[in-house]
Amino acid sequence: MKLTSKGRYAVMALADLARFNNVNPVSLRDISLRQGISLDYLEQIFSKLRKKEIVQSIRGTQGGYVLNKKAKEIKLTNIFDAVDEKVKTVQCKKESKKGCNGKSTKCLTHNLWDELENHINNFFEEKSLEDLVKNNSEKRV
Amino acid sequence: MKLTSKGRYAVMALADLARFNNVNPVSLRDISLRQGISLDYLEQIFSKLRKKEIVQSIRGTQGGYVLNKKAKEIKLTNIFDAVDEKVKTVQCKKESKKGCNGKSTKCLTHNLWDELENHINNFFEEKSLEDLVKNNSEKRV
DNA sequence: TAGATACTTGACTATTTTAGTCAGGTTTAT
DNA sequence: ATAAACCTGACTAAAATAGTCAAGTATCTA
Repeated sequence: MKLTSKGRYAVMALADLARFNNVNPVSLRDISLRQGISLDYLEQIFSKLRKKEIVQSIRGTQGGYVLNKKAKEIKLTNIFDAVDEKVKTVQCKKESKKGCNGKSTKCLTHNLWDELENHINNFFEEKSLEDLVKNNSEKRV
Repeated sequence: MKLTSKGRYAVMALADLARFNNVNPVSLRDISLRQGISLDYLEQIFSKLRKKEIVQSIRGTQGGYVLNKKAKEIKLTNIFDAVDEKVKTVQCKKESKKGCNGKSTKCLTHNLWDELENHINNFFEEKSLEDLVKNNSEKRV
């Protein structure tokens, strides 16, 4: 299973974007300053987010990024997927000698990892960017 | 977050042990063969499991390992804990300049990681070794 | 009591992944 | 023009991972 800085940064940056995404695009430089994430690293991340059409870029002076969908429609799953964070707990290749073959006790745990994956994925599928921003401003009251 | 081979192997090996844990202790050699896990690596893992009193060792010929508790009482949390697999999604140090300070937008995501951790931990706390073995033999019918 | 089996411990290491950096662009508003 | 900002690919130091290796110790069985 993976869930590292890249995925976290992506979520943080997008939450920031969702928040300041009024009229003008938000520059990575601003996000970098506010979130304390390296600009170069952000560029890598946003390149992936753009390819998956989660954000849209606007080049040139006063340029930046805007969300490509409503915050409500951007689920965390989509974000992790875009930056190659995968919730993968086990690989159980049918062909491999070391994999499970349906007979061995290996499969005792096979179902477990499946369940776990679903459990985690469900969590991410339910959560949208909007939830993050909303939840936080409520607490702020 | 971490969830790597070590944790998986620990669970696989213990599931195997739970299954073959009738009267005689189970040798790591047997587990190694059945599960396709390096014997040396298993030894590392079982050393940790023993220190946390999840298993008990019996030395000498015909020796091996036995569960130290009932399978029902061994939760996956205990296992991961023993082998240093930790579900840790984010570190947000109050002091650090890069950490969240309660004012910045960084905390937009802070709660999220907390929730996620709980979500995953709950899963592990509910599952016991018995569940694994039981679940599997049911499917076998 | 010899020998085999199996646990015990600690050090070592190749490989992979992570978390970036760096350099050199291109685009566009002003 | 020029500065702001996006864009891309190559590179790399450090950490984590997944083991291996070596040298034991304990205990059962013949």
